[in-house]
Amino acid sequence: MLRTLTTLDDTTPAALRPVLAPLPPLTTAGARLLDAAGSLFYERGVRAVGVDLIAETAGTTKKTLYDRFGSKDALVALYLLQRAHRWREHLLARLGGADALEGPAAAETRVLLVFDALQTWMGGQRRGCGFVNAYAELGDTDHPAVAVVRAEKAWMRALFDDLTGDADLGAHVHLLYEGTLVVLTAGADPSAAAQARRGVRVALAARGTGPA
Amino acid sequence: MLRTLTTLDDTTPAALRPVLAPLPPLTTAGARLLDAAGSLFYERGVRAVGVDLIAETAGTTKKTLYDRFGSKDALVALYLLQRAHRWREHLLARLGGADALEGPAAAETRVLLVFDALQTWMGGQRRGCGFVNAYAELGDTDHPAVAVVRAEKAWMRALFDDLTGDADLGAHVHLLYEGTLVVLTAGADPSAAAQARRGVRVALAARGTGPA
DNA sequence: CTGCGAGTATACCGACCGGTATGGTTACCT
DNA sequence: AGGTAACCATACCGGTCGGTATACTCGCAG
Repeated sequence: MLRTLTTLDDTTPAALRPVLAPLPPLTTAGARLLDAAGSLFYERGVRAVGVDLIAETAGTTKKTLYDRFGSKDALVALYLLQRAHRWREHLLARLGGADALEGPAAAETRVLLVFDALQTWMGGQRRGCGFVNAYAELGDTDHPAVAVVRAEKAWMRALFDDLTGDADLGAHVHLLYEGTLVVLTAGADPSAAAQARRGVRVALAARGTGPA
Repeated sequence: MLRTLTTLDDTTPAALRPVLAPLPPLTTAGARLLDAAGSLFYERGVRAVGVDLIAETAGTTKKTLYDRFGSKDALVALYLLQRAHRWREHLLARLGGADALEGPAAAETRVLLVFDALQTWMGGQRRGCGFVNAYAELGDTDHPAVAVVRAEKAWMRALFDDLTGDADLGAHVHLLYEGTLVVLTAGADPSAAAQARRGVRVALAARGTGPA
């Protein structure tokens, strides 16, 4: 179990599962622009932030922005890709020590570690899931950022399948995970994280004892 | 049980639970404007739709729009309020017949009816939860629409508490409900609804048998 | 008959949008 | 020495944004 995603020396066929595209190399001004865009896009929304503001915040010019990224759409997609990589690293760092755990209780421990990572990740960030927010603005379009959103959600679902070792359990916990972010932010209910933990324990305790 | 929210002759203290503000009366052109705004805002997002397009779609003018609603922000808030009322009516209509059911299986039946209503409601609508989408664009601001989002989420949570008769169960099911909408749309996973049903059965089957 | 609320039509405002053009300055590589 | 990639500065483009102003028509209630 747990052979995938958490280690770099992965020996399983990686082609079978969702993988995040790698981040392209960036010049110094390019990195400054992407960082500025990341903060502004997440904090205010993708449509609400203009390229002029991004360039000014990064201490550079629109010319450089378009030389590096070609379009605002491409910059938005790259913002989400960078965010996915950062969340992935944050998550796997906190999950790394749980690799050796086995047995029925190990799945619960590992899944709850994801919710721990979510809380530390969200500490200070008040706008919820950047991927859900971006999708809310873009919808089911051919915008290049939508593919990144889909990839991140598929990655999280595959992670939960791995951690629980069961597709139904993985789906259940994934729904709890996505629901938590919504209820925390749009619902403004700080108890959501604790309720999600309770839900995870219920779901995993019912392994094999649930309805046919 | 289930004394509230599903009937109009409610005898319980309504002040104790979240209530949606009533819709103000509308003139004929006002109603046309609100309907046009509703379709456009939901389909394309709040920021992406300009007041010119709304007025033109409604077959009237910007002057009338501002005479009736005062500002775009107020129109956005009213759009969400109208949507909340419509979803509430759609939901309660499908839930009405379950009032008489009692016993441990009744809670499961009633909750699953909510997920049935969600599927029929979402049939044809491809943009997920309009409240989550609006909040994604507006964030935790003083925009008048944010209060409507909060009210709708609180209302759904209270409904699940009622249907299950238990705050922890209500929270669990509410997380599954919000997660379903996210995974269906941003995740583009059509199996989310079926997985949510499975999750509801697991959660309710564990009533009283879960961890302390 | 008069006043008024509702609606239509059109023109206008400053600000901002994504994107482009021109031109010049470094620093490094061959 | 020459080329080139990266960068900064500034001005400009057509279009759209939310919101306002002016002027007119209609139906109805006093």
